[in-house]
Amino acid sequence: MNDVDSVLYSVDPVIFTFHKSELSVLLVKRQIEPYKALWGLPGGRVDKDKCANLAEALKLKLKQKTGIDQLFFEQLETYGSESMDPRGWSVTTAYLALTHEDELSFASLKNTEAMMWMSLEDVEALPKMAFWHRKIIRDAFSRLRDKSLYTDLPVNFMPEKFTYPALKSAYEKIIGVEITRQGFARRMNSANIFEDTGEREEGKNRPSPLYRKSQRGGAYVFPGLIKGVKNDK
Amino acid sequence: MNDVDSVLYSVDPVIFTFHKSELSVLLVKRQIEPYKALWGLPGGRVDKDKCANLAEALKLKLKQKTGIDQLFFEQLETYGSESMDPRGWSVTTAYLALTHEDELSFASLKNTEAMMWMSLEDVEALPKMAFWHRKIIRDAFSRLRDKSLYTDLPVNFMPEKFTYPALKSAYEKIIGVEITRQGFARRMNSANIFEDTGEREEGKNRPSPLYRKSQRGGAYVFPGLIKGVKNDK
DNA sequence: ATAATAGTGTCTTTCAGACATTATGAT
DNA sequence: ATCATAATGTCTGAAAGACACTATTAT
Repeated sequence: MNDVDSVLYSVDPVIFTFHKSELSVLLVKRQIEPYKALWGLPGGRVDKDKCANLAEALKLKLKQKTGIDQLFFEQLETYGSESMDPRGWSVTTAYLALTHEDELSFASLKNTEAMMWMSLEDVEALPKMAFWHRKIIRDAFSRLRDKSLYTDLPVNFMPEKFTYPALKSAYEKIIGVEITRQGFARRMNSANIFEDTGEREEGKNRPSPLYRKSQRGGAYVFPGLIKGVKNDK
Repeated sequence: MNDVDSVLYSVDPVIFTFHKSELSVLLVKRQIEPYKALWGLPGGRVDKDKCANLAEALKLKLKQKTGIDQLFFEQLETYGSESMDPRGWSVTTAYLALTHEDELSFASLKNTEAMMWMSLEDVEALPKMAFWHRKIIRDAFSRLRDKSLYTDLPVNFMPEKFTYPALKSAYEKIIGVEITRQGFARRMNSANIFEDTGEREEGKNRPSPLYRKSQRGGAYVFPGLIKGVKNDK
């Protein structure tokens, strides 16, 4: 391989979840230079011997860092620059990944890196992050917010069975506006992408039905955007 | 630089234009191995000495291949695999670029590679293409079609001054359905992104006004999708 | 005058927001 | 019985499709 034709390359997943009701990102504290001791994304080099393609490389990375083999992800954007990494011209492909916190147990981790869920608010408050990871996280959040206005992307934050109020709350926290309960239910029902499990949630008052995403696979695109913004009294 | 940490890397623009009224892609016939003598995208390695980042690398590539320095582009997707390039694990970042054919003159090209505009139909008819370029072109077209349903992306195919019928025709060829003349004009007018130059096109019958995109910069997102499909009688 | 195409206005449909009313389950 | 929340149905508004009718220019 020729130096002229190659670049330092890595993949960087931005893994979002709701941790303590706050939209949060999985970060690791770097143990080595460059950017040692700073927080960054749980990415890294592609293990070319074990991975036949980029998607496999990302899956391996997710498995290594979180212990889960199945979690939703999609490619976000590729960043490349001579200044991003002090070791030279480098390129990184960022991915947006979503999971329910329960699916991930830190106990299953085999490495010893310091890891944590950090809320987006706390990420913004960090004085410095590794590489371009702050920008990448912002871009990932923008993508998540934009696509949540017209797709069912936020169901990927839910466990297998979930209630409409739980999903609605995820939508609201992502897009930053409130949705009426009735309008939300109508939007979801008319999409025909969920099935009622027949079960009900536990707790007080009238319980919500537990739904499940019926057809595995593709993202659903709603006919219109979520526009509105008013609170249900 | 360590071989373990780096990969073969390139950028590949998919440059669309309307050539002889057909949506077409700029292709070059490869002069060297691998895939010698096959048609492929006009991409290549990043010149790390001349480019500080990926966008610059892409601009340089576009300038070298087409002779234009300003043309619209956006990042499409990054592809990586051990099998894409016989020389080893490689990664390429594809870009979607749009231009009006007039802006590009083959005469301005300094290199000697065989180049041509090939219609998408002819691309599909090719028995074989270099690398994963056929898949990349298909993905680029999908992105173009999808985004044309809710953005003003197709104005990037227009020269500076253009008529609504010309723009409408571009939309129709991209999305594959017809739009009513009146609905199209209403959609464009209500977006408030074009200004009437006061000039009229030349030709027969009642001439159309020539419009110009008023604010340079961002892509416009329409409030709703183009859905419908019926011909104006 | 005629043909071709541009511009205007109205009706319908779809879908989201608002909101009132009814239903259900925990206490 | 009361309260909280879920379900249902109606009204409004925005925006796209359909289409009739008028306006303008070349021939």
